[in-house]
Amino acid sequence: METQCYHHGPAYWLRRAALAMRRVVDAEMPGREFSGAQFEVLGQLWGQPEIAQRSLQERLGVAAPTLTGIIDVLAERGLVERRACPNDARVRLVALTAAGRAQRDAMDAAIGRAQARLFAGFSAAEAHLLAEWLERVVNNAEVLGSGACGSQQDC
Amino acid sequence: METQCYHHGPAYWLRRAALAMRRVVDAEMPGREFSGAQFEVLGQLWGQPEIAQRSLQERLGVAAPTLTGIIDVLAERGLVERRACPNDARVRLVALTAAGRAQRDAMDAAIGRAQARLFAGFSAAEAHLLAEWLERVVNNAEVLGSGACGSQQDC
DNA sequence: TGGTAGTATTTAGCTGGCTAACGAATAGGA
DNA sequence: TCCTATTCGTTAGCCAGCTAAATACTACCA
Repeated sequence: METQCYHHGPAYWLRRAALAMRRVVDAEMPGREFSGAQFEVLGQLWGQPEIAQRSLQERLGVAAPTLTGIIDVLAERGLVERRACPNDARVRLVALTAAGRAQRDAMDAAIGRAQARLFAGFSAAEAHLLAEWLERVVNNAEVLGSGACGSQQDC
Repeated sequence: METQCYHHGPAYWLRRAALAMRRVVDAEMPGREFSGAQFEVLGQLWGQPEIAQRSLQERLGVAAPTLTGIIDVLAERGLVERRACPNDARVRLVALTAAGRAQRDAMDAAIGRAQARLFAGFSAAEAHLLAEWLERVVNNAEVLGSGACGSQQDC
């Protein structure tokens, strides 16, 4: 693949699409209260009351200092809180506050609007295949990395 | 599409794939000298000696202040320089320096390795379709935005 | 000619991504 | 028991994305 190809190949459009998605998600959030990364954290907590930061990291695919920063922001806004883990003093558990739980409906609606807009014109089968291909890209990138959604126990 | 779906749908994997690509591109650059965004700017300049920042912005799909920052870094490292535009004093043209031109082969090799790794297992037809779909996502996101690769004159 | 609207870029300040290096705690072997 | 290695999280500091606002210039209309 030549250099000229790059600028209209999958890598170019992958970068452009991710930037575009970030803008759409931001735009659909009422009052710009949450960004994509913050939504990911809160979304994980809807399915599980307490999660260790290490586990959140793997599910989101980000480095530890990145997650520290996101949780700092969410904690300052009163949406989540950090708790000590009774079994392992190194671990800090993240949990929703009442204020965080109260945001669920608004965020679900916003993310629904964003997805409907981004993937307009895709059939269900196409959207499914697109997700599979992108997952393959993620797997190709992680040579020896432990895949996401690995450990479920969390302290 | 329910909330539970999000975490394994195309939006989730698009975000993960873009993060993974960023890490792979960074890792393949010898000495971590350039990042994806910097490569994009230099790559555009290989095909055209001088480009207005406004035009670069559209081709990269980023906001004006973002491009200002990237060019600041590249200029500090002596790889590009800003020039005045003789026809319009508002416009600043960006051009490669000799040092910037000298990096071309190393960067082409690095980006080639990164692409080969990320899209391993994709047939040419699949890679092409993936690029088309991601381009569709970008177009869906830009409601009234002027598409990329628009004006070619550049002062 | 002059005033207003529009365009190109920068600055300031935020979030979010990374690596490197550090502190604290656990695990495990000699 | 201790010593070493490992793991979890944070801090510091960088680059990259954004919005809002400022600056400087151009364009255009009356």
